[in-house]
Amino acid sequence: MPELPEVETTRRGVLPHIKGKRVRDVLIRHHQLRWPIDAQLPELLSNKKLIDIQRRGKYLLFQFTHGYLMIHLGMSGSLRIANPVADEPKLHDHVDIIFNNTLCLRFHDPRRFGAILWTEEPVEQHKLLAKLGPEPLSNDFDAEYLFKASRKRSKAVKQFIMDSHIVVGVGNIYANESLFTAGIRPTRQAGKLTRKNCEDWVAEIKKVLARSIKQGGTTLRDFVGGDGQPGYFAQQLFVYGRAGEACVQCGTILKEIRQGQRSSVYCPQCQK
DNA sequence: CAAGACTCCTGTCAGC
DNA sequence: TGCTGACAGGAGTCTT
Repeated sequence: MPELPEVETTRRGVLPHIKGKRVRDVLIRHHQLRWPIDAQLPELLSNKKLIDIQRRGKYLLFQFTHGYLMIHLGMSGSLRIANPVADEPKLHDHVDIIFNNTLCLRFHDPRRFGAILWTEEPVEQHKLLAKLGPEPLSNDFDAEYLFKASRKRSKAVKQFIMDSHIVVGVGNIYANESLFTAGIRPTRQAGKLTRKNCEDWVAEIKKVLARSIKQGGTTLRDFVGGDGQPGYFAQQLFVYGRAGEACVQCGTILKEIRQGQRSSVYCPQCQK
């Protein structure tokens, strides 16, 4: 379940192995992801040089000489660097992008909620990116922004913050965790957040994401030959997955509720 | 416009 | 033990 830190870790992990290389071949074993992979992708990418990899929200943007390959990992996707000859593709290894240094970028995604799209338009204007909210770690995401954006919104704060048009990259885990450390109950209406709430929450979101990216960085070496799963298992979680257990701050039993289709866990004592 | 439902998919696990 | 059904969950799209 890659969240923003995992996506960023992936970006940093694969980039040094393929930056500046040209695409020699593209092997598609399974076209059907969230949207079907363009059957022309091998021709479109052929001999194109990878300039850089950027990230926007949870989208990885592979910048080639003419165009961008946009990859989203969905719920269960991962990318790793592999040797296309020596490393036997495993179940759900759907795509290999083979570079001229004999390494390949291998896309793995059991649930196939991921996406691989080619675009030649200015990437920030792409339909899927144009209306996204600010990056959570950028200066554009601050208390003032959150306060203004939340005015007159009746949605629960938990669902509000997970809307990528408000801010990108805050998935279920980090929404739960940041609400706990900011002392805000997930069911609170967004419009009822105080300025102080916004200050606290923005700070906590940045803190938890930055810490997670830092921890993800420790697993970078595993990208070559390893399973490539950075995982937030190293992340210390206060509430996510701990329903029924004691709050680490006050000992109250953590409560689990459902908002939308997502589970929220919170401390009824610490979060108001 | 905002909000909620629905949808894609498979590994995992509870219940029988 | 093996089957069945519920569930998780990002985010685009559709409906209200």
